[in-house]
Amino acid sequence: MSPIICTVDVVLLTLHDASLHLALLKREHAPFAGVLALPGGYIHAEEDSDTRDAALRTLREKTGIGSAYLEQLETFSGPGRDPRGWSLSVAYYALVPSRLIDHESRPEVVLRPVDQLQGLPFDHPRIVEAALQRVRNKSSYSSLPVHLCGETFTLPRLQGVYEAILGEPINKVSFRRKIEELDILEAIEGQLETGKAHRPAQLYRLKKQYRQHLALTDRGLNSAG
Amino acid sequence: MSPIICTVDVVLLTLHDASLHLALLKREHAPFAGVLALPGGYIHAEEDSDTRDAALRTLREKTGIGSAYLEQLETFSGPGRDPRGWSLSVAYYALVPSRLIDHESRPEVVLRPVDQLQGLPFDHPRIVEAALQRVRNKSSYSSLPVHLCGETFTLPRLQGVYEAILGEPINKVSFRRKIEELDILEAIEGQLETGKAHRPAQLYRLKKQYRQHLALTDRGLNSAG
DNA sequence: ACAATAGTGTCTCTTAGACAATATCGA
DNA sequence: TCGATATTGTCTAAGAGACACTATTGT
Repeated sequence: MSPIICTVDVVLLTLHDASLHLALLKREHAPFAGVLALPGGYIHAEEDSDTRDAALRTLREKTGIGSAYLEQLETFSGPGRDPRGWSLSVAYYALVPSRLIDHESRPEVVLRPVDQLQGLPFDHPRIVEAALQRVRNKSSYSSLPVHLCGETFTLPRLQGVYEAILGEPINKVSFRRKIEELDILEAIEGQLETGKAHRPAQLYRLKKQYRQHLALTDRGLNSAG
Repeated sequence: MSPIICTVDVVLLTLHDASLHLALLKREHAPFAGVLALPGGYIHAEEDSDTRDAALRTLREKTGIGSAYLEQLETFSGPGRDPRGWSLSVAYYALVPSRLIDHESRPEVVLRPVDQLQGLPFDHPRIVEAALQRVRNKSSYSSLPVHLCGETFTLPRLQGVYEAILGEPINKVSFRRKIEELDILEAIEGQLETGKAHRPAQLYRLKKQYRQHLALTDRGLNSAG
């Protein structure tokens, strides 16, 4: 029997121009050589300690990103999804602040708005759809979107991120109450976002225990919310 | 490079004596021959149309169950979880009414209360833990537990199922309001559960569009709730 | 009639959203 | 001072849970 083709694929999401974007790469080899696709690759049993590790390696090698919020999404499989044969892909999704994507050293990484995707190969449309659904759903009750912001951010900015993901405006008071209740942010003493012609906003950051993105598991975050 | 060992494992849950039980089987072959373990097996690329299909086949072959609510849980992997080498297991969880487990023809299927598990091989404890967490979490906002009941059931009975899963009593009025709002059940005209020395309860069943268990996807159910 | 549980009406308390008042910056 | 947005206070409406009342069976 022919072996099963084992791969990982990463749905890398970031915020660009206040809207959610997906990172894509031109495939170097057949099948679909030259076509924009999700960053992905074979699992390397010799070097990867598990599929999460394979996803992290893929992210690092293909996009240069060494730090991101990463969570397993779902495993897709079957004889038809890859013309090379019966394949299985463990899909992950990653959230990163856009400034971590280095367009200078990685010009091959292309950002596309998530609502204007077409021509994706394999079953990548389905994978992306699943990731968006998960991210939107989870954003509605957790602090997931903070991982799209940088180290520090203001509450109005964070609210904008939530709104970009959920696609609808959020009540300001409710939003602040919810964030307060999640209890994962801390105000940075005396740090205000100045420079605008209006009252400056307080800068916040993730509390230390939620900060090491790479170590964060699904539970790690949720247990806080 | 040695190929990756690709398997599926199924966390089969049912209700027995008003508490959640897990179905286990004695392993026939090494490693861990003779030890109680999750029903599982290799993915058969020649006959399985995807991992879900492999899980269904496993369920059928090993436990005789042909109909169940089945949902992908998570994929577990790494060099250490199976002594035979780098392995990857796509875990599913299944919910079935207990009367579908045929103890006559399948005496080898053993039921164990989920809170009294020990000695499980491989990383099965972790898989079971993940399944329980998922089932409990999902039960708190969806109609998932109906799949542990038979075709027809009363609301007090269904409430008991929720309570068994969540491990805490539920407010009767709130429960009924929530079920009503989910809008997935229908009363069976004139059918009451009689025989008890008190007012008989109305019998309900899942509405038709939610009834085909095998065809149900994750979305199928949730979009209703 | 009585015990027991099903099913329903209603009150209160908590929480989410609307609205609006106050605060603080650059121009 | 003015315009703009941040931040906070408060009112109101919707939803969850507590409580208690009515309904219907077998004994």
